Amino acid sequence: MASPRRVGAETSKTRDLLLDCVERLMLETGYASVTYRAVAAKAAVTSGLVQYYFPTLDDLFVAAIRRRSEQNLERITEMLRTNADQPLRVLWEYSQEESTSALTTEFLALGNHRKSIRSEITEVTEQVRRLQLDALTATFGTGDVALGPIPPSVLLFVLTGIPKLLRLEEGVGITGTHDDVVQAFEAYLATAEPTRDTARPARATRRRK
Amino acid sequence: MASPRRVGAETSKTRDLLLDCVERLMLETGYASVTYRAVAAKAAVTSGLVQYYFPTLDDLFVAAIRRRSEQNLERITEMLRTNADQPLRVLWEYSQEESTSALTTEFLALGNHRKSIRSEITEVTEQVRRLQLDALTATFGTGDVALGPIPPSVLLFVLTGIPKLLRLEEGVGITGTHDDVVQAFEAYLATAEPTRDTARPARATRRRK
DNA sequence: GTCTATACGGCGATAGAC
DNA sequence: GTCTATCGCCGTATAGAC
Repeated sequence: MASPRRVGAETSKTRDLLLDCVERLMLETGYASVTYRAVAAKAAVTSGLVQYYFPTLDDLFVAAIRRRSEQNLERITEMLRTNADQPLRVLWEYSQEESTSALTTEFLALGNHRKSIRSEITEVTEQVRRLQLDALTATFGTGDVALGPIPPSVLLFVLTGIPKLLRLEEGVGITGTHDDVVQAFEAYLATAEPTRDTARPARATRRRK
Repeated sequence: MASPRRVGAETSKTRDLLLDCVERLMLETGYASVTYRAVAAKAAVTSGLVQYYFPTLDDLFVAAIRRRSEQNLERITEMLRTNADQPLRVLWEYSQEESTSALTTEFLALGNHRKSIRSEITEVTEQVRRLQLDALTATFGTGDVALGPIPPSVLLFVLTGIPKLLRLEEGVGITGTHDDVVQAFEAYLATAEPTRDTARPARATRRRK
């Protein structure tokens, strides 16, 4: 009754391919360049077909956000699980990852300008943050004594937020003091992280170029 | 010969009025809703007149950025001058101000999606940052000993960046741990700021609601 | 110098043909 | 399940009125 319109199945392989193209378009040229015609051209289909699976552009963005968020949740969960002794470093490095961070920031900016998908962004962002905060308090306890004067929620916000800012500025070509910032935070992690077993070379950590 | 097109004078009162409307539109509904027709409607003129002063939308955004940046430069310069003994608190509070912060963040997001105005954003952002960094090093020296293990450039980035992040998240309705963050930073300022004369009640500082 | 009227192609969106 | 036709809004360009 609300929408008698026909829509393609969520299990469709074509649909998944289109979402891949959406992500690539967003990373290459930003969400503003995500149009039915652009997505169609990238996937080598007609724009009408894209609209068949995603009746509105909001539907398209929401679908992209949901699919990526599920992957992100799995990823951070796995990273926190296998390195439960170094939650700070995990949060820092997870936030630095291109695949998650760039799209997350892009989605955040998108949410600021598309009212209809704000709730979607809000929900997944808070969901990830809750998960991260739980991991932090599980290690350090609810008090802040173990971290000095910094409450876990604040450390979490800064540690995951700074990479977003760095990326946002890099997007417009600002890189001036970025090396200083990264270096300082990694120096902080080297001293603040309570590494119980001192080294875990088994883990393959992605490094900045 | 490149552009024989006629353009309105920069001294025009109408032009200034249009830029006011642009800023209001950006604050109310984001840069995506800034169209010739929307600006014209807000200013109660025809859309053709808006185009007379700003031949392209990029021209309009660049003009808005330039005018606002000049005001920002004057503002931060004045704030740093009259409170040279508390540069950290000045940077923190300046970055929190609605009129500068919200538009600055909006412009930053805009620069990420409009290639043609990136250089404009980059230039003014780095100009402000240089000014702020100079004020910081003038007080603390180029070394980082006075601030503990934190270099001035890093402290500057965090102190001015966190409010941007807070605003970006507030834009999509996320406010969960924001109070914790603000409280922690103000607690830090209370202890870290080298207040030589302990109180300057003469200064009217804008406070959060 | 200021301002209006009009036209063009690209866009999101909808209804419906195959 | 796939695609076309069509609509109204957008940025842009131009010619010309005051």
